[in-house]
Amino acid sequence: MPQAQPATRSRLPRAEREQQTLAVARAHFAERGFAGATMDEIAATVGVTKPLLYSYFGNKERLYLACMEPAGEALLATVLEAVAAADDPPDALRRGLRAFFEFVDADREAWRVLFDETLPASGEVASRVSEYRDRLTRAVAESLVARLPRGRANRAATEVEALSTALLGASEALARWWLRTNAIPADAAAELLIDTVVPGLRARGGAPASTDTAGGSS
Amino acid sequence: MPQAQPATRSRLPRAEREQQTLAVARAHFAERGFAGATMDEIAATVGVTKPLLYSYFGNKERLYLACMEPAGEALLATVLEAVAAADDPPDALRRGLRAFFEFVDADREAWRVLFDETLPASGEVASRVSEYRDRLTRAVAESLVARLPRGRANRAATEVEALSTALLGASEALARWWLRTNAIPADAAAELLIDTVVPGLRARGGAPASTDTAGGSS
Amino acid sequence: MPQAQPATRSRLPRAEREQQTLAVARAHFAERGFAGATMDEIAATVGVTKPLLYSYFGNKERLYLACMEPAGEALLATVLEAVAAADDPPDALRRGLRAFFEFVDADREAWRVLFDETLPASGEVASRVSEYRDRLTRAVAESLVARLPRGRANRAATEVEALSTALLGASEALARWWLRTNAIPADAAAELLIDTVVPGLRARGGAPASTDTAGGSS
Amino acid sequence: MPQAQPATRSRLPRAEREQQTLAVARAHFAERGFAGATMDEIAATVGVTKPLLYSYFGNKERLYLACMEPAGEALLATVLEAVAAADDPPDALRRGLRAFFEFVDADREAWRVLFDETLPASGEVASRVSEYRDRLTRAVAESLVARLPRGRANRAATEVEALSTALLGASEALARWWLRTNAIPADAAAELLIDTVVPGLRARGGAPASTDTAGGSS
DNA sequence: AATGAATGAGGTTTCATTCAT
DNA sequence: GATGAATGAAACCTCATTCAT
Repeated sequence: MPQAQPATRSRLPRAEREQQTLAVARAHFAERGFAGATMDEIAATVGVTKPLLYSYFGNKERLYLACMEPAGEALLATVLEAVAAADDPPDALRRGLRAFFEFVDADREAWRVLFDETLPASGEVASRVSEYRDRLTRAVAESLVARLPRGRANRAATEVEALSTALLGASEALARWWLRTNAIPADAAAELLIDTVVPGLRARGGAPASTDTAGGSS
Repeated sequence: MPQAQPATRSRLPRAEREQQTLAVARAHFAERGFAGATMDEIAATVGVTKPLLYSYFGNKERLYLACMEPAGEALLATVLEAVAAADDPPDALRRGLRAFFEFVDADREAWRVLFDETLPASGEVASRVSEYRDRLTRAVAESLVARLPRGRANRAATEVEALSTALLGASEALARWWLRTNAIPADAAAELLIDTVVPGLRARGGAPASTDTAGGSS
Repeated sequence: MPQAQPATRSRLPRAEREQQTLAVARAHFAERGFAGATMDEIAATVGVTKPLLYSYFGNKERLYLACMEPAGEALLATVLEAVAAADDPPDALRRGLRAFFEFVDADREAWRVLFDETLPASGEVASRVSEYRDRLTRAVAESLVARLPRGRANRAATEVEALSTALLGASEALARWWLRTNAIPADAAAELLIDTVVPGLRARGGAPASTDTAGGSS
Repeated sequence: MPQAQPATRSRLPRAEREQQTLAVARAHFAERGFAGATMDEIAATVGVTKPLLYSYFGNKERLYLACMEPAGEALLATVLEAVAAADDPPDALRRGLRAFFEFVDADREAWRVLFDETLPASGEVASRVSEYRDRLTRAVAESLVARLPRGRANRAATEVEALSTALLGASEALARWWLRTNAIPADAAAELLIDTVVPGLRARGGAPASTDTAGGSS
């Protein structure tokens, strides 16, 4: 349950109060989803009044965005960094997937906010969230594309997007499953996915020949 | 928006009215999700008043179930049949995935209702829907497990569940993406996913030896 | 719970079907009170359609009246008979109270319908019910008044009504209590009440000197 | 109808608005009973909108409880005080009954709310109300029991409960009747009841030896 | 900079009752 | 004489949002 600390109350500098509010709101959105969270409860938990929430963040959607955007940036940064750090090209995907799972493992709240399943289907929230998801997809795509034989790039553009989407979908489902069951550790989840897709990607000519799985698994 | 046909109006036999209502409700649930759909709007679109809806279906959840259950049965039947029809064992997974994508292609509404992301987190709806999702996961799992070398079956139980979940997640994401973009035909989506995972699964010793590479790996 | 017999169904002569319906309705009114009973459930239990209920009885209130009136008549008749049968004057009250408790004991449903606490506060039902209650009160009053010294009749009229009301209230409360707890048999309840009030009534000059309690209880 | 005063309107301090609302709600509950009163009408009479009612009181049941509980406490306190003040033991019952009738006389609304006949049969309201009624019954019972010859206490426990119930029922009926007719003053009603039951109780060995017949019976 | 008070609009559900066949 | 189909009206309750201080 979202933390019920009534907060130190009153007369904090605005920046601090904003931070505090965001933390509480994030917890609520993560716990109940966008649709299930209520401004009333968030305000009460922070220990401020609703008008203050509105004066700070405008409305529920913008409050959600203020929670979601840092999470999106962080996840993106984590994944991009991981991919970029792959001075050994073939393992960019592996590093990316690992980074994704580690992120989810380390900050489940952020991930839950980001992959909220109760968002409004249209409007600013919808578009901003798909922006992040698209950028993530593109990041995955790039880690695939970079390794595609040059000549095929065009023909493959659509396929790459499809594959990236599928990969992200698999990661998301896996993440959700493991959050529910705690059946395997984060890195095992990452390895599992990697082992499963890397050979196929390599066979299609677009995947990294990962350094240590060069000989297959058995 | 779901079709606004005011319907033939007034005094239909119950079976007909029920069918009509289910069609309208399905469209609304698919379009706006369970949470976003309202009984008011559904009733108005059918051209009846809310009490009739309640007299026929009891409540919103049961109306949703009446829309979702046939869809669940149909998807499951499609996939199970496809898997069963694989007299040549190795391509059960391939046939299963193809069937899944063809189903979604043929009845996008059904799929959207079934994979609604705005369902209540608990209650009858939640349990009935996860029942179908679990059965699907199990169907996928069995098409993997059947091909695992006997001795490893135990050790692999958890991994198989994880893989099935990931596979289903990938399919779902892919389906959603393609519903949005219409970028590639259903069977291309199926082939893409199959080509990507089959080699990895084979390498792990749990994948079908695809028909065209009869030798397998171990 | 009201009996769930779906009835022999269809094509009974009207009189019979009416009787059957009344029995079911009485059970429902007794079980759930006027407010809690629904025409839907009554119709379903009888095995007829609602329009038939309406064609037979007009509306819910009239259906209730059709249940309640025989019960009222029966209780009244029972009590009046008992009082009248008191050829030995002093025990009219005793016989009346005993009759009341025996009636409640023998036909709890009738009593519950008659003393329903969820009736509408005004309208035909309200007035018809108070008619019966008034007649009951008057019956009790007469069993008191008959024994009043002639000269005091006028002055005492109001007091007699008050006493009758109180006596009826005590009886009702006692009846309800014993229906709930089953703590003592009907005639013990009657005796208890009689023993408690008779001496006081006699002292006021308006009570029967009951034949067998002439010497007090101990 | 409950008073239709549109109130001073708008922007009252909460405490005041709450008081005002309670007064209005009490009047409505007294007038129409719990079941008959509607939140809509109460809100309209207060001159606010329903959400305010809900924000202040939570729901209809809690609003009712907020009306009923002070009434229950007050009645109980009145009766208990009266009984306790009886330094001359025998007249505890007499004082208790008098206090009861005076209370009902002074605050008919409170009494009507407390003895509402349209309450839901189960739930918090039901249990809270029966709590008060039980405590009242017990108060009456104690004022009887305290005077029972020691040796008979056990044997009489059930009878005492029955008698208390009957007494309370008589009081309630008498109260209701006199509220309707205004035929006699409160203390006359009390005296009437007292005169009627005290001799009988004394005869049974369980009644107060009234002050003016100090000798008692056994 | 902040708040207590208040609301508009809409949601699900229930029930007595009637129309048209 | 009986029914299946349908409704009007209203109940309780919730939530994002704003006014007036």
